[in-house]
Amino acid sequence: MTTYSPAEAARLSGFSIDTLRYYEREGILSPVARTVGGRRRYSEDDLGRLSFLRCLRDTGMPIAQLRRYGELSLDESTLSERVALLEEHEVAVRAAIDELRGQQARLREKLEWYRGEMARRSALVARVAPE
Amino acid sequence: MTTYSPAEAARLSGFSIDTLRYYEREGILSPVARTVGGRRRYSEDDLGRLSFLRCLRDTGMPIAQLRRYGELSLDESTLSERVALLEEHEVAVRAAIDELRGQQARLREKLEWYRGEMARRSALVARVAPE
DNA sequence: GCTTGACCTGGAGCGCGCTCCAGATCGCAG
DNA sequence: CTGCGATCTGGAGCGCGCTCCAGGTCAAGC
Repeated sequence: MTTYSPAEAARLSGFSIDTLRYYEREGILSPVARTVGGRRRYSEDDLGRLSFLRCLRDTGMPIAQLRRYGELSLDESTLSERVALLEEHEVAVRAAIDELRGQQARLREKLEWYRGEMARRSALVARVAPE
Repeated sequence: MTTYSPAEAARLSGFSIDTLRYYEREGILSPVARTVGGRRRYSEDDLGRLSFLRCLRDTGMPIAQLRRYGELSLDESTLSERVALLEEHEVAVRAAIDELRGQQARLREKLEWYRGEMARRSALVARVAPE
């Protein structure tokens, strides 16, 4: 069963080593196995969890909710709570995407206006100083 | 020509009064007209600018770029720079939306898995303790 | 004229999510 | 056995984007 050093786990998950430690301290990631000397060895499962945490972070889930999810994950009997948490988050993500798309449309309109304005100005210059 | 008090401008723009002052100090919003007594009176134009600033902030443009846009807007001859800035931002917004949608798909898959898992477990319980 | 509440300024403080540091320890290569 | 780079811990620090505060001024209503 393969395991990974902190450096490898960081590279594979995209989190920094410091962030990995921070998540573990915060109870976001359950305690990682150690060598006799006390160094961390990340399991495949840890990597899987990290990958999903990345998904949650990238969709803007705040640390406090990540922690709650982490705590719930320690208890097998909390499936429905976890589902509720994720469903709620999915709603938030959908709202964020909608919001972003609306504002993107606005941004594009502004750009259109700017392009028109630039065209108008260069046309004016052409008339004042033809050729 | 209508003008607005700080409180009105805040309500209409969705920024707090403190944020409005902060933006002005930072050169993000050009200096707002004052009464003889020194109180701010926001013009329609100011409100329009604020509304667009809201669009930029809501799409994640950092303060430093907002400031740059604000500074460029003081000079009539910087249309093309402003367009370049906004175009670059539009690319970033598109990337953010794409990223978000990808992760949203991932989140939905996980939810599907959880739902299946819950169904499996309740089926198991039903078999162990029928009726 | 007085009260009262909105507004003024400069500057300190805050919440989030890391990030960095010092000083010690581990463990592999040679 | 030695050297040295990776890792350990607890705790301080940081960058961003505001947010709050003290102490004072302004202006509309009575």
